[in-house]
Amino acid sequence: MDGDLARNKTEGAVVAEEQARLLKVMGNPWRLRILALLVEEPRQVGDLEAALGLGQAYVSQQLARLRAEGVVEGERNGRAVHYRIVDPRVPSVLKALCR
Amino acid sequence: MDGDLARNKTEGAVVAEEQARLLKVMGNPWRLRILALLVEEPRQVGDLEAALGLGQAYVSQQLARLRAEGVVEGERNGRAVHYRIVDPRVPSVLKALCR
DNA sequence: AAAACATATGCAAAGTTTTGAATAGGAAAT
DNA sequence: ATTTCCTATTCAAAACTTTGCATATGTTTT
Repeated sequence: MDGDLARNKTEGAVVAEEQARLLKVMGNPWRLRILALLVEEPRQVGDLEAALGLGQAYVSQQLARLRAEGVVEGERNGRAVHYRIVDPRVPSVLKALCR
Repeated sequence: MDGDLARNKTEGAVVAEEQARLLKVMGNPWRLRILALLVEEPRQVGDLEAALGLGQAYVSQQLARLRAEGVVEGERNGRAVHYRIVDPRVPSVLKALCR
């Protein structure tokens, strides 16, 4: 069902777009470092701020971008929000970068 | 030698920038598909053009970008230029995306 | 309820990427 | 030497990213 003639994009193109979105959102030094920290263990925004020496708003913005792409998720605990990685490809990609 | 006080960027930041550059250049659907083809075997520009249904100039541009980042290299053979992947992390990252 | 704390959002200027169209270069065949 | 084939470069407009600053929201403590 749903043969190639009925589609405007081939399956290969759709897959590549999806994969490229992940690489693109990981392709920024600060987001990459945030992910490298989160892959170790979930952390709250303030922890990331302190670990990277970045401003609060900036970290929140990058987390919003990662959230929008379905890479991380935040859960509220009192006033803090704990973030964790939800895309299983992220740890694999991070390891691949160390080859 | 070259302690932290003498640097403007920490080592972690330098590494992250280098890794992010790779992910960024891979984070475009067409370049990703080009790399997926080249990882199978080296190919000339016209092959990529045909395989992806893209214009010649466009493919050359993307190859130039990949070359500029040290991801691929081209070698002339008569009038054709054969491209191959030279960054060893590329195959690993491509595999990681399939998790 | 006000203050203090932790996080999120909106906005905008500067910079970068994307993409197409035109053109240039290099090698081989006629 | 001219043509043909294959690849590379240049230019420019539109779209998107980056980054900082100001401000808003939600939560706990006083």
